[in-house]
Amino acid sequence: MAGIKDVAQSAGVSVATVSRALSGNGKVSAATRAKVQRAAEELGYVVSFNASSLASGRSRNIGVVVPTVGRWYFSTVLEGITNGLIEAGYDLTLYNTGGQDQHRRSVFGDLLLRKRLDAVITLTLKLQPHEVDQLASVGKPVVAIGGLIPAIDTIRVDDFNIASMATEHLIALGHSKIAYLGGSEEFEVDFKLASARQDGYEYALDQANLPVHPEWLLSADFTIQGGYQKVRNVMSAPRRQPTAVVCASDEMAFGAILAARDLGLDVPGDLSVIGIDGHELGELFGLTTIAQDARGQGAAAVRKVLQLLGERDVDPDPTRSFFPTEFVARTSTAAPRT
Amino acid sequence: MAGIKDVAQSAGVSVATVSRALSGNGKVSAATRAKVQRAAEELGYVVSFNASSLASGRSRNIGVVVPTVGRWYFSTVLEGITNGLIEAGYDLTLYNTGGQDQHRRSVFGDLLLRKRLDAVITLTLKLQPHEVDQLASVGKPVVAIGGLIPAIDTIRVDDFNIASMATEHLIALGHSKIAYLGGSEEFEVDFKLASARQDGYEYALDQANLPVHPEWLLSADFTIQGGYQKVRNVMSAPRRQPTAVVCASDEMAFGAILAARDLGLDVPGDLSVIGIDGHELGELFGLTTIAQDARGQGAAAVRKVLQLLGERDVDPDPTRSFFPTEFVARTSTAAPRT
DNA sequence: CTGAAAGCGCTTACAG
DNA sequence: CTGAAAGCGCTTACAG
Repeated sequence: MAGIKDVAQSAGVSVATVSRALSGNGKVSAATRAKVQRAAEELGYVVSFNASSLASGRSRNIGVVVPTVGRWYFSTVLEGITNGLIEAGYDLTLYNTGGQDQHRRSVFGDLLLRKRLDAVITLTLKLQPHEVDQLASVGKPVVAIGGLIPAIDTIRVDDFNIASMATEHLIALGHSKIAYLGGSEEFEVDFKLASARQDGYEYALDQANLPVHPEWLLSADFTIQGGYQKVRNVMSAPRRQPTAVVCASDEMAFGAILAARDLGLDVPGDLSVIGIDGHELGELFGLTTIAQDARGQGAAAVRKVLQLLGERDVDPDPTRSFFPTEFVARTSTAAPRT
Repeated sequence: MAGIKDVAQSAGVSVATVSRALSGNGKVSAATRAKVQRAAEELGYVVSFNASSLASGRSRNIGVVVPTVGRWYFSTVLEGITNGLIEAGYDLTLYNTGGQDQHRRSVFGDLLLRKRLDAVITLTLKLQPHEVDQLASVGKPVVAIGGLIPAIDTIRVDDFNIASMATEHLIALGHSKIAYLGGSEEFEVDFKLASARQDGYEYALDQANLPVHPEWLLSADFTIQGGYQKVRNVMSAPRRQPTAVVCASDEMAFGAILAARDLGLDVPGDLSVIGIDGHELGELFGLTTIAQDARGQGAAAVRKVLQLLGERDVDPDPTRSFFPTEFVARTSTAAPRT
């Protein structure tokens, strides 16, 4: 429990010098610095974040707001964020709204505002205007991942293009009966992600003069279970069975594959399945997908935040509108049976 | 950016009274309190955590150390923790070591010690003695989930019994060739979890006078992919194929089921599979398992911590050595083919 | 129940 | 390069 005074006394200098020597701010002679460091080490001195933050106005602490940590995309992005932040020596304060309005309100109305955060990263949250205002009123930098809010830096993939590309892939293989499995309304925590992807799907169909069949517009909660259920239903229907399905997440695509199997259908023979994500399980399932680097998005958000905070030593990300994705061809898609 | 002085002035009282009225500490007349609250509301005043923490020595902030957030158990426990903490109005500082020694060192050697935390919750980390010392030296309460460290409060399930129960279930069905799929050495971030479960398995075999075959002692990284690979290997072997497998996690059990399917084997006809966890996907796979309430464990850890911090209004958990688990019978286990 | 004042442990102009 | 001192925005004995 040694304090800065103890170190100062032990090193024979003033507390001001200890502060400067240890923080790296201000000029200190090499000899003094060494002396101070040795003293600090011996006493097991660790700076008090609270005192330091109060005096300096900087907390070295980033708030991260997520709707859940239980889905692949969220936990993977979070891994990227934690990794980046720990390397930069920053703390991470996690706010998990868990889809509960009440929690969300206390996060935005209270927790985020208590001046202990240097910046905030939000994960696919569709911020309400008043929430944006609340954040702005604190004057802290905000970086969003997975959406687009006016006046807020955003890391995101091109949902529209990804979905149209996935759809075009199936069309190019000869499919004309293509279903779409997107996110359900109640799970739309994000910024129009669901609709942007669905728009891309419909656009691709339209370009190929293919009609959009309402009964092929499916939606679930982005989980394997959800995808399983919906695809099982549509493939069990007496008529109008699609020969292919575009899934808005890999996990739903896994569910689709499992459902097809349970119905005795062959993938891709009876049903082609394409996902979006780049989930590690994709290889095992032979899933064709459009991979996004979720971990990389988390890392990019951290770099962005550090940059906004004026940290040196941060490789500035090339300013680009969209985070890159990659088409990964595997065995879950093929030409339809004739 | 209104401060406590602004509120005091606006309400016509001293800052001391504002502090007492808003924090609930100390006596304030109802009328004064109302006046202060109104003024605070109008000015949009939010207390500065840093100043408050520095002055009071309490941070309302709990550190949570996890080895990863990418596995079912960890993300689920974390959901339970975030939920409990947000309801109690506490912040959560997340430290994800990510299995990297370097990160782990900076967490224990530095971040955890900076006096901004009221307590620490660790998730299945096998603490080194010097790490326990480091934590103890800060004098903050520590609650562990998923292990047993001397002198530290721990929430955990009875790994030995769970595994022996799972094994006994298979033996009772008539199996004698039972494999065990546990965690690999390099993934042993936890407190002997892997070995406790393996011990339980071996104990059950022993009780039934069944030998332990080394080639049936498998290990993977707790993922679906890992389980798939190992089970596929053992079931493809020219001889000594087991008729059942006890998996130390549900995710590995899903991998086992997928592997069996890919080999054209019937589950449970050719291979009975039992898991441990209670993963949401279990129902879809028809997985027999021993369910643990991971979310509940997170919630229990929060209650424990709050209790140690002397929060009133916390239902004290009944002191019990083990967190309860539940046997869930589904369709992945049956008598072996004769 | 309320206020004046010390103090929490740092950081940072300011002066030298 | 270094030090004395003010100040960050609260909380809490102490006194009344």
